[in-house]
Amino acid sequence: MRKRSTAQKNLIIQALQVLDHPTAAEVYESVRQLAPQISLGTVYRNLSQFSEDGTVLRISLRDEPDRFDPNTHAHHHAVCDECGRVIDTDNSLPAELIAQLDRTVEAATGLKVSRNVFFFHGVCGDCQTKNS
Amino acid sequence: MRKRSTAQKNLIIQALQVLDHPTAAEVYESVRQLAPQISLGTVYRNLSQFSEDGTVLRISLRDEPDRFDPNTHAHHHAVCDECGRVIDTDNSLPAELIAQLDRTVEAATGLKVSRNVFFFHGVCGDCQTKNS
DNA sequence: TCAATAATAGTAATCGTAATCATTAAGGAA
DNA sequence: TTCCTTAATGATTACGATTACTATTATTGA
Repeated sequence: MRKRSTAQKNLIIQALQVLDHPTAAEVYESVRQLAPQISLGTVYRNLSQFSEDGTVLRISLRDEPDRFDPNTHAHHHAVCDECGRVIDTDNSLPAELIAQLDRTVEAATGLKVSRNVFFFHGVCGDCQTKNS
Repeated sequence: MRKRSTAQKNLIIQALQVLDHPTAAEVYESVRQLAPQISLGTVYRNLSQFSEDGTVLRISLRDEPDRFDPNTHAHHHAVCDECGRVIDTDNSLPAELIAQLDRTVEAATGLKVSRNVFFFHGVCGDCQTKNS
């Protein structure tokens, strides 16, 4: 036997689906309401494993804790620099464009590209209206 | 008076130009050979200020210390997942393609894009030959 | 030359995350 | 069902990168 299913894992997966790009601490707080004895280490351990086996996507942004995204489709993220919100780009990015970028990078750097990590920083719609 | 020039700042700038995408610790080690009394805190403080005023670019990658790039032109980075090396894409990426991606993201998410942070992960040329 | 204060060196503190380890509990076999 | 192996947990400690603090030093305009 390799991987065991536990109540904690299930609760973490559920929390990921309810919350919006949560941090490990946010997952912990959420799960704690249903399972008060859960350890923060357990949350970190499982989130790390999930991101290793591809169950979730780990989002690392400068100067803030990692966020986790249960959307496993290839997609990228828009980041609001004012409120910090992370928005999925879903599959809205034309794959041909990205493939073209990859080829350009490969030609320029000699690196064989296997994975793209794109962040589009700016101001989200909510913050735009809030500012005006 | 606002900003004073110091020997430490000059040495840090010099180190950035000699080293290849160094971390703060690498800059510290390098500068220490010429100015053994310099403090790691001074290196961090100045690198942070440089990246704030646009003198250098700060590169944040998951699970490893930040790197600093004196290349202030708009450019992106290729990252070798085997040896960790970071390679500038310089201005080789077609600006029109990126503008097109930005517009797509803006339409899909409502976020007004002001800055792109792209990482192209893969295996660099050196590691490819090393593997074969 | 001097005075005001920005910058430094040295060090302690912070914070997100990983590691450790004794205990608990999946889950396959008998 | 019961038992056994061992994966997973909870609790805690450790760690590494970075920032904050503070007394001292040194830059620079007057």
